[in-house]
Amino acid sequence: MAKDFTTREENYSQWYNELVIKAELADNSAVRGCMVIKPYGYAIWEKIQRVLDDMFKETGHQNAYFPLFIPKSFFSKEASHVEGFAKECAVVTHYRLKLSPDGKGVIVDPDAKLEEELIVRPTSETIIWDAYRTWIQSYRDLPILINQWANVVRWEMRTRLFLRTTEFLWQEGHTAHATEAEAVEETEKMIGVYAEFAEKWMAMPVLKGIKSPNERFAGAVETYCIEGLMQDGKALQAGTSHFLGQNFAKAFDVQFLSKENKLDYVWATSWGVSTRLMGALIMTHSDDHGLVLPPKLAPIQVVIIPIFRNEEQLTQISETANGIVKKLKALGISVKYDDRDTQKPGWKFNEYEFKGVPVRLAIGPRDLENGTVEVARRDTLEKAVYQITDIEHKISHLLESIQENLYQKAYDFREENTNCVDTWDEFVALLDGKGGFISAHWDGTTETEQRIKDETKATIRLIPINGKQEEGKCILTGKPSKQRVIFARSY
RNA sequence: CGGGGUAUAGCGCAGUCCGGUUAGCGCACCUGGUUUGGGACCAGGGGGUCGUAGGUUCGAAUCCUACUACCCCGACCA
Repeated sequence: MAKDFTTREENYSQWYNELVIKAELADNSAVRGCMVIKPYGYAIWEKIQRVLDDMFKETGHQNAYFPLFIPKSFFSKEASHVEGFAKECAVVTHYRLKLSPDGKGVIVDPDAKLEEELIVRPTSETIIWDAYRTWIQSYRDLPILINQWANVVRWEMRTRLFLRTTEFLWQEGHTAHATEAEAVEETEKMIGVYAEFAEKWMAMPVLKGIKSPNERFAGAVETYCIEGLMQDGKALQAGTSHFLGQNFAKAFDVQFLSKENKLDYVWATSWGVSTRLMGALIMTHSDDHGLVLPPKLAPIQVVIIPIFRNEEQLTQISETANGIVKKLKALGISVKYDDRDTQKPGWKFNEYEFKGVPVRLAIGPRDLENGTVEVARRDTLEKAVYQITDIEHKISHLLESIQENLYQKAYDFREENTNCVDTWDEFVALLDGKGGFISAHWDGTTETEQRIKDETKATIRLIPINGKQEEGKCILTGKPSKQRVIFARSY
């Protein structure tokens, strides 16, 4: 499966690419920048979806669906929004093909030109707010708490599997509120949901904060984000939640009558996470032996591999194995019993190890005699022999401790790679060395942020919420600063 | 989008410079047998319009042109 697998040390980005492809998560496709998500990768995404969807519903949201296409004119209604997305839009100009005159293939029918071009959505604020205009008349119609699961297209120059693809899958929440305070509360609530999901389910510690104006979403008043730290010391933005103020309501003329019978514009938020989370998941935990998945998101949590010399042995082992399968399933644990005789045990060990299955059980004749099973955990690669009595609860606990261990490991890594820095030289040295999050003072200007980016490729990942107030001097300009911000090189 | 590289069987590669029998190799695949507690072995077998489209030539994987995809570096990137 993966005999010649590049190590992280050798070439981190090659390691990542090989991992995604060889673990059968996704493949490149015939279409530039677009990937095929394979069943195993999609199964992980489905788990992510299910959990998040429950969390959204738990917090009062409903799912809906809006069109893939957006009339071009919609984009120009919100000035900074169009500016942010104009350079990466796919545009539909025609609606028909015809046989080419030379009879070889088809051409775009020039007579089928659209009156107004359609944009393939890079995000849905505009089409949704156009719809909200007709949904909202009164404060009684508010709040509107909608989420949609969709694909979007952003024509990026350079793509990487899961991390930045031309088409990607995501969810986008779009809410409408009667008051500013309520919209801000929603924005903060949802970044909290994302942080909780990242930490509890993905076992990925994240920093929570707000973006500098430079990094803010096009059209937002404030952008909240969660940022994870990958094993190569680069940050990855894993989710964003935007307070949109009244920008889109004004652009799409969405007004409502308040209790006081006053006409006012509606307050908005939008928030999203994408298949990029897959990239975050992969890069946070995986190692030189392949994928490592946190049990809570692993499509297969436990695999059972029989070790046998003949049919008779297999029959006996299967009896025991199927008993374990039943007990594990009763506890809600997803388990696969791989009794194929087309592959040898060693081959299977490597296969499931590479695919990140958290726990592997091996049962052979020796175990039948002793009433035991061999248990191997993917996170530490440790093996142990368990008595088969009450095996399902032992495994259940093991899965929990693997989940915790992965989080702790990632957390320790982040702590080791988060540094406070007060001088420019230290700042540059860290970035050129191990990287990581760097907490430093910044004078608050976009010009300074830009200069730092030009010189070091590092950007402000976030400004901590309720961060400690302290007097300091900007790392670059020496001008006064009241709070540290988090810098890093990022994906 | 700029610079560089790559494209030959499912995967990884050789052959291309210097055009000329039937395009090879490893892994994978199929059949039979022996095997099975960390990627088995032996024997036999199948699979390729050499990325796509043109061009040069008696003859093109090989030379020329265009296009497409992927990789690396840059620019870009809620």
